[in-house]
Amino acid sequence: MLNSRPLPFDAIAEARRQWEAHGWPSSPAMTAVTSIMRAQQIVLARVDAVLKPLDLTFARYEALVLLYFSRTGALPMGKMGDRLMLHPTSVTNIIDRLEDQGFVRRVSHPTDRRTTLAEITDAGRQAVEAATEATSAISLGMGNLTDEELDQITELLRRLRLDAGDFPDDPDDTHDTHDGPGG
Amino acid sequence: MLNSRPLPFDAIAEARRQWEAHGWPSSPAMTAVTSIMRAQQIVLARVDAVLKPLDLTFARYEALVLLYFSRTGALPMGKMGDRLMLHPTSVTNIIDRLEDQGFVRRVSHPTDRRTTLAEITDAGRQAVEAATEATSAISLGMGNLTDEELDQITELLRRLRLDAGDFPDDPDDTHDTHDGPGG
DNA sequence: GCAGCTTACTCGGAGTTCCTAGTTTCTGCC
DNA sequence: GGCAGAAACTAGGAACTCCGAGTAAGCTGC
Repeated sequence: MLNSRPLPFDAIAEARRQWEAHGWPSSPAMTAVTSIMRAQQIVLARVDAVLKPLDLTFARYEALVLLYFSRTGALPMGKMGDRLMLHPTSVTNIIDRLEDQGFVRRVSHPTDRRTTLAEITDAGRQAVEAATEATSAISLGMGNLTDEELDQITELLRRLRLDAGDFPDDPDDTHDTHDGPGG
Repeated sequence: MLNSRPLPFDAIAEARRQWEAHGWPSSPAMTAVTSIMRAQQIVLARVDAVLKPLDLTFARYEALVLLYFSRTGALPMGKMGDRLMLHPTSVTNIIDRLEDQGFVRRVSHPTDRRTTLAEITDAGRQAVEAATEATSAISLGMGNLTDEELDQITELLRRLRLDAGDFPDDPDDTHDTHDGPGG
């Protein structure tokens, strides 16, 4: 299970108490960071658990969804890394596995011979649909939080991602002129 | 760096658009989950970057802090796993490395011969202090978020951790009767 | 047209996490 | 006292992540 031996108290709140008792700085940041780490661990474990019967992990599912949504069902691996915020070697790793499973096919780029396209197969599309059903059934592991609370989390973390340079800060950009999301 | 090739748009917002355009359910949960995943990745990369010169990672730093705060400077490895929410084998791995580095020492338990205590060394204490200074200097990677925003994140994720069974839901528990946090 | 730089992907290795399985030791029950 | 079950740690292996380095191919400038 996720929590074989639960504690009788909140370890993160207790860490904050200790932190402040020692006069250490940045305790709100420390507490937020450990909360994010733990939340990621909880959610990932829950999602991976329901995906396990389908022979998928969250990482591979995300890659597969990206291809599923793309216009032609195929994307350059480098572009996938950009969209998924993954290192090129991680994409290679994931596509290796998905290809072994028959969910994806490597195709050479028609004009740029450096580039390899990853193309989703019919089996891959079926897997995405089954996986989406499975993960949605558990609200992707987010438990009983309301849609409002979920959107608050998204908005707060959006500021962190903005600060990290994940996307430009142009408030009223309609994306009309971008090369763009449609891949 | 963290983001070698930034996108001209917000990949997570775009994913949500696609998700909803396809009529898929749980889009607030999906968006929150991917935001949490990305936030964890950003923060971990930033913290690990400033800890690298000290030959530490966030995982090892957390373990070291736990020992630093403990009354006797030593804890059973199983108890460390409970507090850090880590699998026993992960604790073994971390203590192996910290011991190789001389930041921790394995000590046998005085009465229970199954148990191994991890004890922080003087070098370990110095490393914790240097690492705390380094991580605090970058607000543990949380960028320019205010203390209020950080506490909002902590509170929202606290509900997720509660739902996951990380700690009991006793609102006015003073912990007086627990075996307790003081380790 | 060719040198030099950049881009795209892959390989090998390190670090963290988990799981399954194993050994040793303690505890509880008869 | 002894046996069964539980608990504490370790070993080996899988999955994901990154980094550094290497190869192949495209692009730029002279």
